[in-house]
Amino acid sequence: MTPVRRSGPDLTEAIMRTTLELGQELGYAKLSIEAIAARAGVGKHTVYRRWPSKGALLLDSLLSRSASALDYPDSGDLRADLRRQIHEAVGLLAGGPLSPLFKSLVGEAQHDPGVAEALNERFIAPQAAKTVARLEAARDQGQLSPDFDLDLAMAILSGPLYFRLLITGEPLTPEYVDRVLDALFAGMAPRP
Amino acid sequence: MTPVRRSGPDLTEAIMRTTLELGQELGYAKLSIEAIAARAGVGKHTVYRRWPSKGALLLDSLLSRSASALDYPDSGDLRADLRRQIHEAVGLLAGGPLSPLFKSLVGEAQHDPGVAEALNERFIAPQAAKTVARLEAARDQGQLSPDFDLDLAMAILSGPLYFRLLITGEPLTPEYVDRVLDALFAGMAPRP
Amino acid sequence: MTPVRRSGPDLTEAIMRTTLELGQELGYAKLSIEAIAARAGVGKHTVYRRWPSKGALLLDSLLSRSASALDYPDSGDLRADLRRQIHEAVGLLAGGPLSPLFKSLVGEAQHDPGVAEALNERFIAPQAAKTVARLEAARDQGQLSPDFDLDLAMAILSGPLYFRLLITGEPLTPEYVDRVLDALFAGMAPRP
Amino acid sequence: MTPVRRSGPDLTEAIMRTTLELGQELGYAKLSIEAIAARAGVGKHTVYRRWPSKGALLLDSLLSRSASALDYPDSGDLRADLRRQIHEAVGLLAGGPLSPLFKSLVGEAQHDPGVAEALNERFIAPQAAKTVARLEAARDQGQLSPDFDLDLAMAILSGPLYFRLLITGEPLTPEYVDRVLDALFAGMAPRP
DNA sequence: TAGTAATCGAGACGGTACGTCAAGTCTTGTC
DNA sequence: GACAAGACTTGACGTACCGTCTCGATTACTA
Repeated sequence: MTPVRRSGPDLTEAIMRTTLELGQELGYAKLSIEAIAARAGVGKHTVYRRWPSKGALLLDSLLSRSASALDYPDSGDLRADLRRQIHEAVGLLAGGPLSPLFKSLVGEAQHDPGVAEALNERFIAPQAAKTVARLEAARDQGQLSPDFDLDLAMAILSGPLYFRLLITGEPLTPEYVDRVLDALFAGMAPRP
Repeated sequence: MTPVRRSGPDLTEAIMRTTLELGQELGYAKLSIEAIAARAGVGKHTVYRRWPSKGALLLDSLLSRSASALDYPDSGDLRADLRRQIHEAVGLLAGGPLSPLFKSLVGEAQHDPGVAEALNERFIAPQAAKTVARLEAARDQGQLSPDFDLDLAMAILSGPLYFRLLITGEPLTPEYVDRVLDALFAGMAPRP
Repeated sequence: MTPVRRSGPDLTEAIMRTTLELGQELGYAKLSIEAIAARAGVGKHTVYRRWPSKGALLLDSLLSRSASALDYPDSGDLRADLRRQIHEAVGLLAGGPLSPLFKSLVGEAQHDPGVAEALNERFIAPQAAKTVARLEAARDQGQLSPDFDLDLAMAILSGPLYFRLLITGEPLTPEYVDRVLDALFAGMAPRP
Repeated sequence: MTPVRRSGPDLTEAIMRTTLELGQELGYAKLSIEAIAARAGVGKHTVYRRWPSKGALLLDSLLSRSASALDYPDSGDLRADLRRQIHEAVGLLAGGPLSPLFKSLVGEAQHDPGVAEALNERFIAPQAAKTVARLEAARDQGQLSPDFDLDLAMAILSGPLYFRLLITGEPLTPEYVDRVLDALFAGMAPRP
């Protein structure tokens, strides 16, 4: 039994993997850096050297698994593209096994400004920017009323979904996503 | 020196008051039942007898200060009524000194199902129900398109606001509220 | 279901019975007045009205079961009488189910002067006095050397037994009692 | 202000010292690990890491102060040697400022088997063994009757002393020690 | 016989301490 | 110099009892 001596990026990766593993088992509240370090076979120092808090560590760990969802298609059909992208995001945040951790991370952001900022900069804002960019492309092609506020459109799209996810806890079904899309398009459609 | 012996409702009220006081000073994360009990001059048991967790205690404490915001006016002018009610809620949750605590409570709800449920049943759901009821009244008077989904309308109204409050952290200005209302009414208006 | 209302001596008796019951189940350390009151179906006040401490309550409870052992026979045969009496006491304190409680009570007496005094006055001293009295009777009949210190004899008899009981924990067998008696009589016998 | 970081044996020693200090001030019953840790400027964990219970801690603390009393002289004069050794022990256990703590420790041993065993193995048994060894040496030199049970002799010597110390509370004077010794030697003397 | 006092059960109360857990810092020795 | 291991102080957890204290029933004695 050789106690493998690892270093650098390997360790970082291993710690994040362990964080997600343990996080899924215990839930965010019972997750501790102590336990993560122990399970990963790593000194606590090695964790603290890399991340300043449990929230920051979880954020990195989650994002390392979600890079894929950031791609945005442009098939020419705006509605289909939005739909597809949202479903992908919903599947990740609301459906998959990491959903509780993601929700807890948003929770943590409520009292940890560092986490809030990082979460915004590295996940929320890029996603929003891409949605807005896709909407702009559509508007430039005359598919949307030219005077509709596209930032607002993005908020009307995202808001109700996060509202369900974080507040009412109602399920985020595909039907619900479609209903939101319907309502949004009804308001955004170019007036003849 | 008479060590005043308090009981029942007095104590409950005093503990909740202390909770908000200390919560504002320290923030939710550093708030502890230990400290609350000490500051309130009360045994820890006396707190635990009443509330199962820090979150539950904070929820009660906050709600005891927010009963007022629940009233909903019906002046005949739907838009004005919605506007007024939302501004009142926003002032409470996003502007006032209790705003950070309220946000943290929503955060806590992400990993404490008990808090989530109570928050929903006692604050979110009643507010939503009143909004929907107001919308129904308007629809029955022909002010709204009869086939518009009013639950969805409520979500489109609340969603973007909570999105800003909890996720992006952008300010919840009156202008923003108006923009959301505009977009909503554009979609809900009866088609000629 | 009539919640029987008891009073006075009945209650006192019932509480002591419960004390011994629970004490045997839990051991002295884990025994609490709280639990005794609950098990006896009695308010805590009702216990505190009667006894000032757990030790005092246990002392009374134990003595109420040990009155019998106090009798001392005088059959004319000193050695046989001592033997019989000691065996009876040993059976009670070192063998029976109450032995651990009795030992704990002596333990309690080490830091509770009230218990120490009561234990002495109501149990130890009377027993010792009777032993000494029996020895005096024997001496007056010429069975013992007239110049032997009878208080010391009593201590040489009791000491080694309590030493085993409380300190070394070795078993208090009949053989051991006999050995002590032999040694004592060797020293006390009248010199021809 | 350098918050001196101590470690290992230093800490162990400091905690034991504090234990005796506080124990003398408060008495065993009111002594708490909480208070010891606080007074020693140490985390509670640091105490619990070393000792499983208050009793175990006190035992170690007391023994660390009593190593001296264990030596046994052999001057050739058995009686004088016994006398000297017993007086030393009595001075420590019954006279000095640690006497109440020692008595309480014996009390604790009555309901904590771990303490009982450790007390026996580390204090009582070694002392007894040395006494017996000294007696054996004397017997081998013909100073004692060859058929006298030396374990019993030790018990007859110790028993009455502990009996006074723990049970009757009468003072352990030098005269009393001498009386016990006289009686013992009367029984142990070789028969002509 | 009515009124009053004592006693009861129940359990809330302010405390103190328990023994556990994790936080974040620091030290030690290995690779 | 990075690492594992883990000791350290700190502080909070949630629990258990302590001994005191109300609170309404009963119950029994007194007027």
